[in-house]
Amino acid sequence: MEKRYNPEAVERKWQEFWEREKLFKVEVDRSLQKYYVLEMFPYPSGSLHMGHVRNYCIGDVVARFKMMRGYNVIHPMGWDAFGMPAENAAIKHGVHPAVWTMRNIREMRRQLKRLGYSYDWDRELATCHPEYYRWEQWLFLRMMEKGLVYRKKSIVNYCEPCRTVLANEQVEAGACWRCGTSVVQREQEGWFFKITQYAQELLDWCDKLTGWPERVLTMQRNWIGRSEGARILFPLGNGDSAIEVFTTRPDTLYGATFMSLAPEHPLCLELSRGTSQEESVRDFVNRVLTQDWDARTGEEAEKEGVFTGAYCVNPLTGRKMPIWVANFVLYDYGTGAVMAVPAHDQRDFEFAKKYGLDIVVVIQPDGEKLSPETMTEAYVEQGILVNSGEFDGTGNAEAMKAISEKLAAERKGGPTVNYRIRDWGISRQRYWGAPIPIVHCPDCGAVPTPDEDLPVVLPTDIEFPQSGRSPLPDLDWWVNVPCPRCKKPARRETDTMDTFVESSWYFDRYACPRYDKGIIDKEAVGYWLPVDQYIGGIEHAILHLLYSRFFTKVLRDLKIKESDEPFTNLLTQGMVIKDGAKMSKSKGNVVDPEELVGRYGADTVRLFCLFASPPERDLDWTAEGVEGAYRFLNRVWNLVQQHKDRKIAPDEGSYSERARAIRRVTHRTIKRVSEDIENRFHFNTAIAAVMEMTNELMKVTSQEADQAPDVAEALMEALRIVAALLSPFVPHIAEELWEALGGDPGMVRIPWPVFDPAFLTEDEILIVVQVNGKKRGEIRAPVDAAEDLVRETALAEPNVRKYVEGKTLRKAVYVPGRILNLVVG
RNA sequence: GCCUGAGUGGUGGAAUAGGUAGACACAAGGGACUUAAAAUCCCUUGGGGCAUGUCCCCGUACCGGUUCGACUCCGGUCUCAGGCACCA
Repeated sequence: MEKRYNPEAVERKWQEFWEREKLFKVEVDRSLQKYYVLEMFPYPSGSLHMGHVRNYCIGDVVARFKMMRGYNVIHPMGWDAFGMPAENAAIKHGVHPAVWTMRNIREMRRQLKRLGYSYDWDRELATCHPEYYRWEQWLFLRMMEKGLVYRKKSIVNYCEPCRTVLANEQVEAGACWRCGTSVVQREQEGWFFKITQYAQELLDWCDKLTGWPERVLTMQRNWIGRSEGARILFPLGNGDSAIEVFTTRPDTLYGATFMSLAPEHPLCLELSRGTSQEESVRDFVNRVLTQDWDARTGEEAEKEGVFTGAYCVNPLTGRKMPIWVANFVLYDYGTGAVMAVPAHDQRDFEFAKKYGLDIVVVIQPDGEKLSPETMTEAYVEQGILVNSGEFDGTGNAEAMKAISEKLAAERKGGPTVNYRIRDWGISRQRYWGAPIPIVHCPDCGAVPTPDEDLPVVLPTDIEFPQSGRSPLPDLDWWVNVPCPRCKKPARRETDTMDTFVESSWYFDRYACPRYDKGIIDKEAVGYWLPVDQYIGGIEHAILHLLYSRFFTKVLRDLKIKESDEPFTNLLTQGMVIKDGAKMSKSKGNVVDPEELVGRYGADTVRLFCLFASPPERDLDWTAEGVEGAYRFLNRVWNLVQQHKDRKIAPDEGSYSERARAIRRVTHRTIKRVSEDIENRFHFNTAIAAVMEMTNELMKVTSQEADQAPDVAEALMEALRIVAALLSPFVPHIAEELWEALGGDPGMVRIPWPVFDPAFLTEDEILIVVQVNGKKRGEIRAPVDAAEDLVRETALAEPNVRKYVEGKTLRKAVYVPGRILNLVVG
């Protein structure tokens, strides 16, 4: 151990030691309890940012702590290596996406290693590797066989700058999740995963994911958007077809006076054809569909519509209802058609007022009489049915059920459940992604690539076009293949898969990254999965976390995996903030982890990330705070330096009060740190506890330790404990201190310290004395003092007596060992 | 508008089961060491008061309630952040 703390030397020494000893390599061992800790793998953008560092520091503490607790800990790392930045770099710098990606992985791996994380690097994987996506293609084909993959033409979200289609989950407030540009609607054919088939299960399991933050579950529940109601068929004028609607208010059916269709609905043009309305409908539909998202859905967007010229019939009243096209009806939700009940729906009310459509009140509030002429807004609350035939006088809650049942009995609809979630569109018109293993044959249609031909390797021997267009469709040698079924000339699918597909199952593959007999080794996955602790940013609350849950359920139903859910516990860490804003290049407030590690060492960076705030909150980056972390490490270093060569006298068996006090603080700290890590992941308070302990130990002078062997012994024990308790947070310096204090290297192999309750007990404790709830003094009393004695001692306190004297003691509340409250009056 | 969080010193944050509010750290101020500076160490540090104390009053966004006792529980209000947002 050098005299002065030199992080660079210490860190190099221990990183080499860990690597040489293969300290973090793990294998399946059924005699040991497994623990799977995982941080969301990074996109290899080229450099690590503070968000990554924070994420991985949190995971590393958990991993190292669990290792010391004796678990067989798997802690893997890899690369979410497909994606558009690689293509953008190709356009900008003329580098091949594969070359760019590999170079970035190399660089980021080096940066990660420099931070000393406890990864089992033998399990590293990159999703752009054919041996990875090969199994993804294989799974695609199994899902296809199960009917979980299908192809359809639909209106999709298209991002112009990214030149590709986006899934609903990837559109945030009408804009592309990646580049922020408003998406446009486009009709396009593509591949879909049938996530809707699992909507109910995904929702139900939200209640069982007790280890997940409530807000993530809420976001998922909202996204799935289950609502109960009824489907109702409204026959068209011609009598042989009908418009189906979904409504949550079947109780208001008698008040449905017209019908509204989404502009995207094919019936709009169909129904108006040949009527006098044909032209205005076409104009209206064209106008709305070419509007951008903001103009259509923004606050100031007005509700407008056009009559189609056609009518349908209210199935219960027989009323002839005009069919309108309305800009506020969503094609994506329900059936894209809405029965309009202007008296009891605010949008329908405004629409009816604007266009002079009929308003019929069918729900009357208690003790009030609504009439269409005097209403200024829709009545949406509870009430009693009127104008509703046989249902008049029924409460509307009851009527919902009754009317649904009547519809079902008459085959005009019936109760149903509707979900907001749509199927996951996975086709991307991009190059740098996993090829979809399909061949399009003019005769046989979309034909799966046979398993034995997998992987369908993404050709890398290409010139990447400056236009940004995917080179795949122009790659004749690759595209033109015989149909696997009829052998006639056919064309390969040139869309690639959404990169969220790769990240939906990578955690399974970590259990057996080199397995080549199947997608996963059931044995290994059965042992390691599910992930016990998953850690990452909240930004994936819906996207990645929902898709991964879906994949786990699919794999389970394919009998490949046993778990119902991928992640038992989820921790969503906050952002890294500097000067009040998220770190970003445009704000110019980014801090480069590399530079910091160079200046202070990895341990200081790690310590600051963990100490500045609890993981789920945002972390405010300050240069002064980093300095503080560095100072603390130096203090600990110097403290150990001061005492390390101290010889410990043999145990005398009796301890002075001084030695007992050192033991007490030591064991109290073990307790605090253990509980803070184990129960709450509150590393900031865990570190604070060690700081307090260190502050206490610094008060022990060398002279004092020289003279009292029992103090020296307690002090040496304490210093070893400090090193042990710090080791998950700042592993390099901890190893160095531990070694200097005579410990064996490789601290993740030593057991985590256990506190001895016997050392925590004190003979005398501090009891706060309150009079009428206000603190008036404190007294010392034996730990097991009876209430009477405590009360007597308290009353003897001058300051307490001042408030009690001359008054009657009405009540005394004594919380043993804590507080005595005297109520006087 | 709806949902979910969160509001505590100059700052980041602590108070785990209702029991001393402000642990730990940063910043600031003062002191020691030094020719000097840096580094290090020590002291002070929520606001106010005076009688300077084991002192008093106020104080955890705001108003009210429960309780011997509330940052903590309950009701209401406000603000901020995030998510969803014409969802029929």
